[in-house]
Amino acid sequence: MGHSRDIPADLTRNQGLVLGALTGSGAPLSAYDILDQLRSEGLRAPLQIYRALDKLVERGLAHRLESLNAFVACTDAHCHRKGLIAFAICESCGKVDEFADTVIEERLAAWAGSTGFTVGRTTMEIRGRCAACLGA
Amino acid sequence: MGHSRDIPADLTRNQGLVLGALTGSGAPLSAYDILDQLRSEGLRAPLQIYRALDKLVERGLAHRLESLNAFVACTDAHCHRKGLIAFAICESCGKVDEFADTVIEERLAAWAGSTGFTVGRTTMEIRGRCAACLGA
DNA sequence: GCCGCGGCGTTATGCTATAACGTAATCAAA
DNA sequence: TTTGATTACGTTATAGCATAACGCCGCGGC
Ligand SMILES: [Zn+2]
Ligand SMILES: [Zn+2]
Ligand SMILES: [Zn+2]
Ligand SMILES: [Zn+2]
Repeated sequence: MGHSRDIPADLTRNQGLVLGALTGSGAPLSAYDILDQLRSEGLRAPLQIYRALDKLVERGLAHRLESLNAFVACTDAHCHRKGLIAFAICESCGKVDEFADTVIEERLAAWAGSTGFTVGRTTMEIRGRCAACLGA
Repeated sequence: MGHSRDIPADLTRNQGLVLGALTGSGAPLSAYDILDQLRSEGLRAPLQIYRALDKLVERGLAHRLESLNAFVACTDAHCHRKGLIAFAICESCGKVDEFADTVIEERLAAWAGSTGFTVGRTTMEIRGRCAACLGA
Protein backbone atom coordinates (compact mmCIF):
# COMPACT_ATOMS: atom_id res chain seq x y z
CA MET A 1 0.00 0.00 0.00
CA GLY A 2 1.23 3.49 -0.78
CA HIS A 3 1.32 6.17 1.84
CA SER A 4 0.05 9.54 0.77
CA ARG A 5 2.51 12.01 -0.61
CA ASP A 6 4.04 14.64 1.62
CA ILE A 7 2.96 18.16 0.77
CA PRO A 8 5.98 20.36 0.08
CA ALA A 9 6.28 23.31 2.38
CA ASP A 10 7.40 25.77 -0.23
CA LEU A 11 4.12 26.11 -2.03
CA THR A 12 2.66 29.57 -2.31
CA ARG A 13 -0.67 30.31 -0.70
CA ASN A 14 -2.59 29.90 -3.95
CA GLN A 15 -0.78 26.75 -4.87
CA GLY A 16 -1.48 25.29 -1.45
CA LEU A 17 -5.14 26.15 -1.64
CA VAL A 18 -5.51 24.59 -5.07
CA LEU A 19 -3.65 21.44 -4.11
CA GLY A 20 -5.78 21.22 -0.99
CA ALA A 21 -8.94 21.40 -3.03
CA LEU A 22 -7.72 18.64 -5.31
CA THR A 23 -6.56 16.45 -2.47
CA GLY A 24 -9.83 16.87 -0.64
CA SER A 25 -11.87 15.83 -3.63
CA GLY A 26 -12.66 12.27 -4.49
CA ALA A 27 -12.92 13.11 -8.16
CA PRO A 28 -11.25 15.29 -10.77
CA LEU A 29 -11.98 19.00 -10.59
CA SER A 30 -12.02 21.55 -13.37
CA ALA A 31 -10.25 24.84 -12.83
CA TYR A 32 -13.65 26.46 -12.44
CA ASP A 33 -14.75 23.86 -9.90
CA ILE A 34 -11.67 24.72 -7.90
CA LEU A 35 -12.33 28.41 -8.25
CA ASP A 36 -15.83 27.98 -6.88
CA GLN A 37 -14.44 26.18 -3.85
CA LEU A 38 -11.87 28.87 -3.21
CA ARG A 39 -13.96 32.00 -3.56
CA SER A 40 -14.37 31.91 0.19
CA GLU A 41 -10.59 32.18 0.45
CA GLY A 42 -10.60 35.30 -1.65
CA LEU A 43 -9.72 33.90 -5.05
CA ARG A 44 -11.74 35.46 -7.83
CA ALA A 45 -10.25 34.85 -11.25
CA PRO A 46 -9.65 31.71 -13.33
CA LEU A 47 -6.09 32.78 -13.96
CA GLN A 48 -5.25 32.50 -10.30
CA ILE A 49 -6.27 28.85 -10.48
CA TYR A 50 -4.58 28.11 -13.78
CA ARG A 51 -1.33 29.62 -12.65
CA ALA A 52 -1.28 27.50 -9.52
CA LEU A 53 -2.23 24.41 -11.51
CA ASP A 54 0.60 25.01 -13.95
CA LYS A 55 3.12 24.93 -11.16
CA LEU A 56 1.59 21.93 -9.46
CA VAL A 57 1.51 19.95 -12.69
CA GLU A 58 5.05 21.01 -13.49
CA ARG A 59 6.19 19.62 -10.15
CA GLY A 60 4.21 16.42 -10.50
CA LEU A 61 1.95 17.20 -7.56
CA ALA A 62 -1.10 17.27 -9.79
CA HIS A 63 -2.03 15.85 -13.14
CA ARG A 64 -4.17 17.10 -15.94
CA LEU A 65 -6.72 14.69 -17.39
CA GLU A 66 -7.01 15.64 -21.03
CA SER A 67 -10.15 13.70 -21.68
CA LEU A 68 -11.97 15.56 -18.92
CA ASN A 69 -10.36 18.98 -19.04
CA ALA A 70 -9.88 18.49 -15.33
CA PHE A 71 -7.21 17.93 -12.73
CA VAL A 72 -6.38 15.51 -9.93
CA ALA A 73 -3.85 15.49 -7.13
CA CYS A 74 -1.09 12.98 -7.68
CA THR A 75 -1.73 9.91 -5.56
CA ASP A 76 1.54 8.18 -6.10
CA ALA A 77 3.93 8.30 -3.18
CA HIS A 78 6.83 6.99 -5.19
CA CYS A 79 6.95 9.65 -7.83
CA HIS A 80 6.54 7.77 -11.04
CA ARG A 81 5.95 11.16 -12.53
CA LYS A 82 9.02 10.38 -14.57
CA GLY A 83 7.84 8.34 -17.50
CA LEU A 84 4.45 7.33 -18.67
CA ILE A 85 1.52 7.49 -16.27
CA ALA A 86 -1.80 5.91 -17.07
CA PHE A 87 -5.08 6.95 -15.54
CA ALA A 88 -8.14 4.78 -15.08
CA ILE A 89 -11.16 7.01 -14.70
CA CYS A 90 -14.42 5.62 -13.38
CA GLU A 91 -17.26 7.24 -15.27
CA SER A 92 -19.67 6.29 -12.56
CA CYS A 93 -18.08 7.61 -9.36
CA GLY A 94 -15.28 9.73 -10.77
CA LYS A 95 -12.52 7.95 -8.93
CA VAL A 96 -9.19 8.08 -10.71
CA ASP A 97 -6.59 5.36 -10.38
CA GLU A 98 -3.05 6.23 -11.37
CA PHE A 99 -0.58 3.59 -12.46
CA ALA A 100 2.57 3.00 -14.46
CA ASP A 101 3.47 0.12 -16.70
CA THR A 102 7.02 -0.31 -17.92
CA VAL A 103 6.04 -2.83 -20.57
CA ILE A 104 3.75 -0.32 -22.21
CA GLU A 105 6.47 2.25 -21.95
CA GLU A 106 8.95 -0.06 -23.64
CA ARG A 107 6.46 -0.88 -26.32
CA LEU A 108 6.00 2.79 -27.01
CA ALA A 109 9.73 3.38 -27.08
CA ALA A 110 10.08 0.53 -29.55
CA TRP A 111 7.46 2.01 -31.82
CA ALA A 112 9.13 5.40 -31.57
CA GLY A 113 12.51 3.90 -32.37
CA SER A 114 11.21 2.15 -35.45
CA THR A 115 9.56 5.25 -36.85
CA GLY A 116 12.05 7.89 -35.78
CA PHE A 117 9.49 9.68 -33.65
CA THR A 118 10.87 11.51 -30.64
CA VAL A 119 8.52 11.04 -27.72
CA GLY A 120 7.72 13.94 -25.45
CA ARG A 121 4.75 13.84 -23.14
CA THR A 122 2.40 10.87 -23.36
CA THR A 123 -1.14 10.80 -22.09
CA MET A 124 -3.02 7.61 -21.49
CA GLU A 125 -6.50 7.66 -20.08
CA ILE A 126 -8.87 4.76 -19.68
CA ARG A 127 -12.54 5.42 -19.16
CA GLY A 128 -14.72 2.76 -17.64
CA ARG A 129 -16.18 1.54 -14.36
CA CYS A 130 -14.26 0.74 -11.24
CA ALA A 131 -14.72 -2.50 -9.31
CA ALA A 132 -16.69 -0.83 -6.54
CA CYS A 133 -19.20 0.68 -8.94
CA LEU A 134 -19.54 -2.55 -10.83
CA GLY A 135 -20.48 -4.35 -7.64
CA ALA A 136 -23.14 -1.81 -6.75
CA MET B 1 1.69 0.73 -47.13
CA GLY B 2 -1.97 1.41 -46.40
CA HIS B 3 -4.29 2.58 -49.12
CA SER B 4 -6.59 5.39 -48.14
CA ARG B 5 -9.99 4.56 -46.81
CA ASP B 6 -13.05 4.54 -49.02
CA ILE B 7 -15.51 7.29 -48.24
CA PRO B 8 -18.94 5.83 -47.52
CA ALA B 9 -21.63 7.02 -49.87
CA ASP B 10 -24.33 7.38 -47.26
CA LEU B 11 -22.94 10.41 -45.53
CA THR B 12 -25.14 13.46 -45.34
CA ARG B 13 -24.02 16.64 -47.00
CA ASN B 14 -22.71 18.15 -43.79
CA GLN B 15 -20.94 14.98 -42.77
CA GLY B 16 -19.31 14.75 -46.17
CA LEU B 17 -18.15 18.34 -46.06
CA VAL B 18 -16.67 17.92 -42.61
CA LEU B 19 -14.92 14.68 -43.48
CA GLY B 20 -13.61 16.31 -46.63
CA ALA B 21 -12.15 19.16 -44.65
CA LEU B 22 -10.44 16.74 -42.28
CA THR B 23 -9.14 14.54 -45.07
CA GLY B 24 -7.80 17.52 -46.96
CA SER B 25 -5.86 18.79 -43.97
CA GLY B 26 -2.41 17.63 -43.07
CA ALA B 27 -3.02 18.39 -39.43
CA PRO B 28 -5.77 18.14 -36.83
CA LEU B 29 -8.57 20.67 -37.08
CA SER B 30 -10.74 22.09 -34.35
CA ALA B 31 -14.46 22.27 -34.94
CA TYR B 32 -14.09 26.02 -35.40
CA ASP B 33 -11.28 25.55 -37.92
CA ILE B 34 -13.60 23.31 -39.88
CA LEU B 35 -16.42 25.80 -39.60
CA ASP B 36 -14.23 28.55 -41.01
CA GLN B 37 -13.38 26.35 -43.98
CA LEU B 38 -17.00 25.53 -44.64
CA ARG B 39 -18.59 28.94 -44.39
CA SER B 40 -18.27 29.17 -48.15
CA GLU B 41 -20.48 26.08 -48.34
CA GLY B 42 -23.15 27.76 -46.30
CA LEU B 43 -22.42 26.36 -42.87
CA ARG B 44 -22.73 28.94 -40.14
CA ALA B 45 -23.00 27.43 -36.69
CA PRO B 46 -20.64 25.32 -34.56
CA LEU B 47 -23.41 22.86 -33.88
CA GLN B 48 -23.57 21.91 -37.52
CA ILE B 49 -19.94 20.89 -37.30
CA TYR B 50 -20.20 19.13 -33.97
CA ARG B 51 -23.19 17.10 -35.07
CA ALA B 52 -21.37 15.90 -38.15
CA LEU B 53 -18.25 15.15 -36.12
CA ASP B 54 -20.26 13.10 -33.65
CA LYS B 55 -21.47 10.85 -36.41
CA LEU B 56 -18.08 10.56 -38.07
CA VAL B 57 -16.37 9.67 -34.81
CA GLU B 58 -19.14 7.22 -33.97
CA ARG B 59 -18.51 5.45 -37.27
CA GLY B 60 -14.75 5.49 -36.91
CA LEU B 61 -14.23 7.77 -39.88
CA ALA B 62 -12.72 10.46 -37.71
CA HIS B 63 -11.04 10.58 -34.34
CA ARG B 64 -11.02 13.12 -31.59
CA LEU B 65 -7.65 14.08 -30.13
CA GLU B 66 -8.34 14.87 -26.51
CA SER B 67 -5.06 16.58 -25.87
CA LEU B 68 -5.69 19.06 -28.69
CA ASN B 69 -9.46 19.46 -28.61
CA ALA B 70 -9.26 18.71 -32.30
CA PHE B 71 -10.16 16.09 -34.86
CA VAL B 72 -8.48 14.07 -37.60
CA ALA B 73 -9.76 11.84 -40.36
CA CYS B 74 -9.06 8.18 -39.75
CA THR B 75 -6.07 7.11 -41.82
CA ASP B 76 -6.31 3.43 -41.22
CA ALA B 77 -7.59 1.42 -44.14
CA HIS B 78 -8.06 -1.70 -42.10
CA CYS B 79 -10.41 -0.40 -39.51
CA HIS B 80 -8.60 -0.95 -36.26
CA ARG B 81 -11.20 1.31 -34.83
CA LYS B 82 -12.13 -1.67 -32.69
CA GLY B 83 -9.76 -1.67 -29.80
CA LEU B 84 -7.15 0.73 -28.64
CA ILE B 85 -5.75 3.28 -31.05
CA ALA B 86 -2.68 5.31 -30.27
CA PHE B 87 -1.85 8.64 -31.85
CA ALA B 88 1.59 10.12 -32.30
CA ILE B 89 1.24 13.85 -32.75
CA CYS B 90 4.12 15.91 -34.08
CA GLU B 91 4.18 19.21 -32.25
CA SER B 92 6.27 20.74 -34.98
CA CYS B 93 4.35 20.00 -38.18
CA GLY B 94 1.06 18.73 -36.77
CA LYS B 95 1.18 15.41 -38.55
CA VAL B 96 -0.67 12.65 -36.73
CA ASP B 97 0.30 9.02 -36.99
CA GLU B 98 -2.29 6.46 -35.98
CA PHE B 99 -1.29 3.00 -34.84
CA ALA B 100 -2.42 0.03 -32.81
CA ASP B 101 -0.43 -2.22 -30.53
CA THR B 102 -1.90 -5.46 -29.28
CA VAL B 103 0.74 -5.88 -26.61
CA ILE B 104 -0.25 -2.59 -25.03
CA GLU B 105 -3.85 -3.60 -25.29
CA GLU B 106 -3.15 -6.90 -23.54
CA ARG B 107 -1.19 -5.15 -20.86
CA LEU B 108 -4.11 -2.87 -20.25
CA ALA B 109 -6.54 -5.75 -20.15
CA ALA B 110 -4.31 -7.49 -17.63
CA TRP B 111 -4.24 -4.45 -15.39
CA ALA B 112 -7.99 -4.14 -15.68
CA GLY B 113 -8.49 -7.79 -14.86
CA SER B 114 -6.33 -7.54 -11.76
CA THR B 115 -8.15 -4.52 -10.40
CA GLY B 116 -11.69 -5.28 -11.48
CA PHE B 117 -11.87 -2.20 -13.66
CA THR B 118 -14.10 -2.47 -16.71
CA VAL B 119 -12.48 -0.75 -19.64
CA GLY B 120 -14.52 1.40 -21.94
CA ARG B 121 -12.89 3.87 -24.28
CA THR B 122 -9.14 4.36 -24.03
CA THR B 123 -7.24 7.34 -25.34
CA MET B 124 -3.52 7.29 -25.89
CA GLU B 125 -1.76 10.29 -27.33
CA ILE B 126 1.95 10.80 -27.72
CA ARG B 127 3.30 14.27 -28.27
CA GLY B 128 6.70 14.76 -29.79
CA ARG B 129 8.53 15.32 -33.06
CA CYS B 130 8.26 13.21 -36.16
CA ALA B 131 11.27 11.90 -38.04
CA ALA B 132 10.88 14.41 -40.85
CA CYS B 133 10.86 17.38 -38.49
CA LEU B 134 13.79 16.04 -36.56
CA GLY B 135 15.82 15.85 -39.74
CA ALA B 136 15.04 19.43 -40.68
C1' DG C 1 -52.71 9.79 -43.66
C1' DC C 2 -50.06 9.57 -39.64
C1' DC C 3 -46.32 8.90 -36.77
C1' DG C 4 -41.51 8.28 -35.42
C1' DC C 5 -37.04 9.31 -36.35
C1' DG C 6 -32.98 11.51 -37.86
C1' DG C 7 -30.90 15.35 -39.71
C1' DC C 8 -31.00 20.26 -40.15
C1' DG C 9 -30.74 25.49 -38.93
C1' DT C 10 -30.82 29.08 -35.51
C1' DT C 11 -30.23 31.51 -31.20
C1' DA C 12 -28.55 31.63 -26.94
C1' DT C 13 -25.69 30.09 -23.44
C1' DG C 14 -22.12 27.77 -20.77
C1' DC C 15 -17.53 26.01 -19.97
C1' DT C 16 -12.43 26.15 -20.64
C1' DA C 17 -8.22 28.84 -21.23
C1' DT C 18 -5.17 32.73 -22.17
C1' DA C 19 -3.64 37.77 -23.36
C1' DA C 20 -2.20 41.91 -21.56
C1' DC C 21 -1.55 45.02 -18.13
C1' DG C 22 0.36 46.62 -13.76
C1' DT C 23 1.86 45.59 -8.77
C1' DA C 24 4.64 43.65 -5.06
C1' DA C 25 8.11 40.63 -2.81
C1' DT C 26 12.55 38.44 -3.12
C1' DC C 27 17.27 37.81 -4.09
C1' DA C 28 21.82 38.52 -5.89
C1' DA C 29 25.12 41.28 -8.25
C1' DA C 30 27.22 45.56 -8.46
C1' DT D 1 22.35 50.12 -0.91
C1' DT D 2 20.83 50.60 -5.32
C1' DT D 3 19.90 48.00 -9.36
C1' DG D 4 18.04 44.59 -12.11
C1' DA D 5 16.18 39.94 -12.68
C1' DT D 6 12.84 36.80 -11.30
C1' DT D 7 8.63 35.16 -9.68
C1' DA D 8 4.15 35.40 -7.93
C1' DC D 9 0.04 37.99 -7.77
C1' DG D 10 -4.53 40.54 -9.00
C1' DT D 11 -7.64 42.32 -12.46
C1' DT D 12 -10.05 42.99 -16.80
C1' DA D 13 -10.94 41.56 -21.10
C1' DT D 14 -11.01 38.29 -24.66
C1' DA D 15 -10.40 33.97 -27.17
C1' DG D 16 -11.56 29.20 -27.97
C1' DC D 17 -14.38 24.96 -27.24
C1' DA D 18 -18.98 22.80 -26.65
C1' DT D 19 -23.93 22.18 -25.75
C1' DA D 20 -29.06 23.41 -24.57
C1' DA D 21 -33.33 24.21 -26.49
C1' DC D 22 -36.37 25.22 -29.93
C1' DG D 23 -38.80 24.33 -34.28
C1' DC D 24 -38.70 22.66 -39.19
C1' DC D 25 -38.30 19.31 -42.73
C1' DG D 26 -37.97 14.83 -45.25
C1' DC D 27 -38.34 10.10 -45.22
C1' DG D 28 -39.60 5.47 -43.93
C1' DG D 29 -43.01 2.24 -41.90
C1' DC D 30 -47.74 1.32 -40.56
ZN1 LIG E 1 1.16 11.00 -10.04
ZN1 LIG F 1 -16.52 3.94 -9.60
ZN1 LIG G 1 -8.53 5.31 -37.32
ZN1 LIG H 1 6.67 16.78 -37.87
